[in-house]
Amino acid sequence: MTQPRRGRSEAGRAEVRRELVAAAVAQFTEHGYDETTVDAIAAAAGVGRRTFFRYFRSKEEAISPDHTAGLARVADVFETAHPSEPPALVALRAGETVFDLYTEDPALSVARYRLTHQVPALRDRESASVDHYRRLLTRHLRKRLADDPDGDLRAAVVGAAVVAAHNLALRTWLAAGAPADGIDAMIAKYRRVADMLPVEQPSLAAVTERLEAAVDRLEQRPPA
Amino acid sequence: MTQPRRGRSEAGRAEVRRELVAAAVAQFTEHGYDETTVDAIAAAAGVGRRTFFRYFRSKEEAISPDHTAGLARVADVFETAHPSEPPALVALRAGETVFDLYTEDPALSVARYRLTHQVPALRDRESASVDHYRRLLTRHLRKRLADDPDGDLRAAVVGAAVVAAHNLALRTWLAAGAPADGIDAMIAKYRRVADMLPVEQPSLAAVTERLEAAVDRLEQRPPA
DNA sequence: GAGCCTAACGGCACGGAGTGCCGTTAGCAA
DNA sequence: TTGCTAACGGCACTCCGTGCCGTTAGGCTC
Repeated sequence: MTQPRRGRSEAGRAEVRRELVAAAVAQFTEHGYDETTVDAIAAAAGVGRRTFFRYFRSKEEAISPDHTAGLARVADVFETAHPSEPPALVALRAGETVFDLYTEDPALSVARYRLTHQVPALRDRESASVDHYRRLLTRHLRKRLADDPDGDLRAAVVGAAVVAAHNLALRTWLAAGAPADGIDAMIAKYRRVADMLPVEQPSLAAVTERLEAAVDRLEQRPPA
Repeated sequence: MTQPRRGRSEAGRAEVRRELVAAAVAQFTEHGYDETTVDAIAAAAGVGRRTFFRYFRSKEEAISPDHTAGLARVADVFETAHPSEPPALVALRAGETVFDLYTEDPALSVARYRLTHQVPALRDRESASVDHYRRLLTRHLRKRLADDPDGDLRAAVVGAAVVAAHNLALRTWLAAGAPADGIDAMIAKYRRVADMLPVEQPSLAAVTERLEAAVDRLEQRPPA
């Protein structure tokens, strides 16, 4: 693809990485995942096979996004959130910061999405990646729910629910071709999970009940 | 381990399978997962390397339980459940039928659990397996929530929550050594997720809508 | 009980993933 | 110009997973 390059700077490494990802996506899409060898990807990116494995730990990793930044952001939101903020809402905010990883390069995200959903090996790897987020959320939630007798269960449920909503919203958007004017709808859909979360005291049901009763009383008041 | 055997009956195949699983668990536990080759497992079970791959698709599969039966049971519960039963409760019942796969042979389940949680490759495979259950639940739930405007989101949340609760209860039990007198507590913990599922309560959005409508009506009426 | 049929077995060989090792080279600094 | 460092690429190796094929056990028929 290009001339032989040796001895790269940091910027050079980032460029090589992008070329490897692009080559992998192109080859997988065109010839199929199993039919594409690491040799072919490396050659298409103009580097040696050995170098490929200095950028990715495995063939699958070339296609899955780097979640280092996403996981770091999630952890950061939890560590800087005020102790009084409801844990479920912290989790919700944390999840929202991860959308950026996909909206930055929609075309690449869509290509990855399509490959991931038709190659079993990539799908399984994706499941594992998603589970890392779920575990991270659950761990932080459990810390914040330490005084709840069912805190571990609530943390597991909220963590899993937030991740599930995130993925549903994200995949719906990706399946539609990742339109720029669909990002707001994606986030709105994701936020709607808040209505389904088991919110801690005061009970949501109790609050709404009281509000509804108050409104009902107002409505039944005879007009002047 | 035994004499060379050739040409097995169906019962013979089941026995060979058990021996391979036992050999894999023993070797992985004693020498580590990466250090154990498929050759060694096959030899310990008294069969050839080629035969190993007639029983398992991969080295990892020798350690992970066969979920065929579990997935079939879940599907069966959904297909035979009465249409009027709340979807979340169907999911809850479906998940409960899967505990049997682990309580049948507690010692083996504990050995698998320990290996799975200290070998990254096995952990990732486990995540993928769990995700298959989640997807199955979500798919069936979505069908039963077709008339709910947020049915897909609710299905995703309930499915993920049920699976998360199942795994938390199961792992807690396994981590404690899978005591026979802990099975009831495991199931009780799992069932407690029902209190956190977004089905009984009206959604916050619905309540908000009603409140806003009521306020609108009040505003259009002269004060008392 | 002799012969046949089917299914499982084991060995062989091959391609490809992933890794340790090492000589080489680009880019930078003194 | 010289020396240092980090990245590169080739080589060789192990092991996983699979197609192929000859062989054999166990059951069935007559």
